[in-house]
This record gives sequence, structure tokens and C-alpha cells, in this order.
Amino acid sequence: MLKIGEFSRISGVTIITLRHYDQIGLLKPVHTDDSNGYRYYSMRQLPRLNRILALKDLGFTLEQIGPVLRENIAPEQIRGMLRLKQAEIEQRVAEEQSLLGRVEARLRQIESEEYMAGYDVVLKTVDTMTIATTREVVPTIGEMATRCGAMFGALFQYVGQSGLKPSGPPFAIYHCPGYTETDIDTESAVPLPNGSNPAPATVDGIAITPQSLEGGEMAATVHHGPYTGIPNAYAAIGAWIEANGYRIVGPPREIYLVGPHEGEPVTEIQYPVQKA
Amino acid sequence: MLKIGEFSRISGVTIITLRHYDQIGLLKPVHTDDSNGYRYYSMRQLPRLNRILALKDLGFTLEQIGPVLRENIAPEQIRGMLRLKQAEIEQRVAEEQSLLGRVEARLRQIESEEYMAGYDVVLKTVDTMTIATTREVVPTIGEMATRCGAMFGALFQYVGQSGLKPSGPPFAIYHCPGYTETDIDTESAVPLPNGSNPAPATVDGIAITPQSLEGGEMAATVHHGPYTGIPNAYAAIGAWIEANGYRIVGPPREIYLVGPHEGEPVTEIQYPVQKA
DNA sequence: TTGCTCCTCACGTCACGTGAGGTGGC
DNA sequence: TTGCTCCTCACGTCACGTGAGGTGGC
Repeated sequence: MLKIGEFSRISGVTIITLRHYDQIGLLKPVHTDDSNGYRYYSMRQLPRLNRILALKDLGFTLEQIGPVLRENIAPEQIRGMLRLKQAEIEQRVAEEQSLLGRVEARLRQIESEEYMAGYDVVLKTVDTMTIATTREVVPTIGEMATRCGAMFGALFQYVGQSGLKPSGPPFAIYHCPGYTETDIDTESAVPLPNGSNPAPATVDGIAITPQSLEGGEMAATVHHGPYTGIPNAYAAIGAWIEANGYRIVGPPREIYLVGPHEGEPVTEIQYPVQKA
Repeated sequence: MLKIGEFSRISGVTIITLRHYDQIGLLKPVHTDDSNGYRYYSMRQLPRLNRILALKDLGFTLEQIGPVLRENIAPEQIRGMLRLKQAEIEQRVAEEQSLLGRVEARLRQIESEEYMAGYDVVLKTVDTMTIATTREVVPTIGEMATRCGAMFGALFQYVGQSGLKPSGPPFAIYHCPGYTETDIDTESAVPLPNGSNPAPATVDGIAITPQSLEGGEMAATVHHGPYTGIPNAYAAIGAWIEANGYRIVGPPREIYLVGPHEGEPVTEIQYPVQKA
């Protein structure tokens, strides 16, 4: 019979850990003194302790080790548990490596001075939503402001007439691939409460269609300030997507979080992406 | 001004997380209602929130993110932090991969039926210690019991005469490489309290030398039962060492935790090892 | 008035480590 | 008697998630 300190020295396990294993019932001392609470261990408990350490070393939690020690589990089951562990660790390694990739991408970005200061690109999941939308090809960029004004005016009028309330900020979808200054294929949209199902209509000669817009993973960033600076936000997202090994799988969305009439506008840019 | 639910929906961050960031001062709502505690956020806080998310995504803790947001840190410093992170993640990847290696080794062991049931090999660090020792070449294995008896008898007598107490169980070091049944180069030893420094002596014609024994990393397992079964323990350690990519760097030790006169003996085998 | 949203505790997570404060054994 | 060992709480770790129990706003 050994006092906890001796057993600790021989086993190489701290006293605190031994007390912890006692407390959770994983390794009880062979005897505990009733009067002073002293724990007494036996050398014959070393194999059990070593089994605990060996299983812990294979990545099992103490909670998982308990049953393995109690019931005598068939090697077949042990094998199953190890296979599971294996898959779990492989998963974690993959995650760590993707994290490493992100850190390295950021370092390269800083070092190559293509550092898009001020823009932080994040990945977010956007739900599928119901929207009211209208679409037109705007001939030149100079006409964007008036055309967008007209489109959103019609949309809000339509939403009001339908007895609905927008369920979020209005946004645009740009269907032309790449940056263009002419013939900009623009879809303007207002999100509606889920489940609402109004009919199509024409307002002020503008055709409005309610529809469902697919959600998914988005690479997104927020631009704070006048719209003339927005190309920088697009560039920042583009750089992030390339550096982090994603692929653009749809047209970008521009979400007008704070409109131009309420001070400095705040605009979010989203690109639907997939891991490449 | 947005209620927490709206801000949560727009940012894609849970309400609970937003409350947590408020609590630790990472992102305070622009306004908190005094009467009911409602938090109100602004769209203009989205860039800050995104910065938090982006840094978190690079593996920084919330505690590390705080200063980065408050003080405007130079890109030079950011670079330093990223380099540190990078090294840290590489370290973790290496650890996970070694864990994966251990799990795979165990799986192979089970599948190839060379499964040494009952032996759990663990890695432990043994301290350098002061010992009293005597060494001789035992001609045949049949004489081991009597020779060991004689050696330990002399050692204990010596320790007693020196006015010392053994500081741990007695053990043997086997200097012959591989398993042999003849001419076994055996060193018997008794650990002494650290700092004690007795003189060499001869007891019953047996020469006893006090010395220092180097510690280090050991692959160890415990054998429970008669000494005839001990070769299995050696085999188990050998298999473990090979499977886990270690290398034997010294002679094995056999530690007599429970001697043969106290019921079933309990014996620990240790091999000094290094990562190969 | 009824849902819906929001609030504040308090506790749990995983495997211990770190004091604080006190007692038993040689 | 004096160190040394041992004991039992209680709290901290990291970034939230999960109730419990209660209140404000349309």
C-alpha cells in the first residue's frame, strides 16, 4: 500500500491527476482512510493506470475510457472506436491545415502590399429567402442612380400595396460577369417575410416578380462610405477568394444596409462561393 | 439602430455570441436601454464585427483580438503575430499527425494479430537518480535467481550500513543486447535518496559502487505475474517502439515493484528511447 | 390579450492546475 | 516540535450553448 505521493512518483502521474481519477471513479485507491481521507494505492493498480494513459494517448476522453475499463470490450469494438478516432483526427488535421492556409494567405497578402486595408472578408451562410425583384440592363453607369431609384421605388410601392413589410434591407444582384461600365444587367430586390406569396405585377411600367432566391455560402465584406469606393471592396473579396482556395459560383449581391439618404452609406458585398 | 435579433440575422452571428462580445467588451452595442437592458446596434458596427470574425478565423483568441481592435497595430506587428500563429498551428498539425500515427499503429497491431493483449505501453520521463549498484555476468539463466538474491542481499546490507533508506523499489539493468540465456550481463541497483553520497564498499565479496544513473524518456509497461511471462512484456514494448517510430537508446531496466515473496510479483520494464 | 423578442442569472463544457486553509504522521 | 505530506473546497480555463424564470413591445 502506497501513499498517493509514492504512487505518483512511480507511475509518473501527478497527485492532482490521481485525485481527479479517483473523483470521477476511473481509478479508485484500494483503500481510503476514513479518519483523514488519505488514499492508499497498490502496485497492482499500475496496469490499470497504464491502460488509462495509453487510451488517453490515443485521444480518448476520460468518459470514453471508463466503459472500456469496466466492461471487457471485444477487440472488434476497440477496432471500431479506433477507426472512428482515426477519421476524427484526419478531420482535425484537415481543418488545421486549412487554417494554416488562411494564415499563410494573409501573410502573403500583407507582404505583397496588395493588402486591402480596412476590408475584412468573412464567410457566412445565407438562407434561402422570398424576394420581390425587377431586372433591367442599365445602358451606362451614369444612369445607375436614377434607374436604381426607379426600380426600388416601384418595388417598395409594390410591397406596400401587397400589405407586406420588407424583411430586411434592399439589395441588388449584378448579373454581368466582371466589372463593366455599360450595359449593366441589374436585378433589384426586396426581401419579403418567409411564406408570403404575392402575385406578379407591373408598377409604373416596371415588371415585378416575386420569387425564391437560393441561399448558400457567401464570401462577404462591408464597405463603409460613398459608392465610388465600392470597387475596392470587390477587389478585396476577389483577392480573398483566390487566396483561400474558393470559387465564385454565382452573381454578387450588393446589400444596402444604410442607404445614401441616411449619411455615409453602409453596403455589404456578397459573392456565392464554394471550396475549390 | 437595430435590436439584437436583427443585427444577429444581418451579421450571421448568434444573439448569444453578440451578448458575449458585449460582456467582454469586444463589441458594445451603440446604445443600451437603461430600463429594460435591450441592446441596440448600428450597421456601422458591422465592419468591426467582421474584423473580429476574420481574426477569430485566423485562430486568434478573443483576448488577443481586443488589443488589435483598440490600439491600431502596425502591419509589422500583425505580421509578427501571424508568424507566431503559423508556427503554433504547424506544431499542432505535427502533434495531430503523430497522434494519427499512434492510432494507426494500434489498428495495425490489432489487425495483424500481433496484438499484445494485456500490455499497455506508456511513455514516461524518469529523473536522474543516485543508486547503489553491483554488476556481474551470470553464466546461465538458471543461476539468475540465486545471483540476484545475492546481489540484492549485499546491496540492502550496504544501504543499511550506510545509514540510508532505499528511495524506491530495487531494479536491474540488463546490459546484454537482445535476449540471451547465457552470460547475462546484469547490474542490480537500489535507488538512494537524492544528494546522498556514500563510499564504495565490498560486502560478502560483492563490490558495490554508488553512482548517478541518467534519467530520460522511457517506454514502459508493467508485467503482473510470474517472471516466466516477462518476455511477453519485452515483446510488447519492442512492438510498440517499432510501431510508434522510436529508437532504443540504452539498456532496459526491470523494476521489482512487488517482489516474489509478496504474492504475485509486479514488474515494470523500461527501455530508454528517443524519437527516431 | 397573445405570441414574439429580449433580459439576467446560473450552470455546463474538458482535464486538470492553482491557491487557500487546515490537519495528520514521523 | 518542525517540516513534509496529505486533505477538502473553490475557482479558473475558452467561447460560448442551454435552460430557468421573468419582463417589455406590438
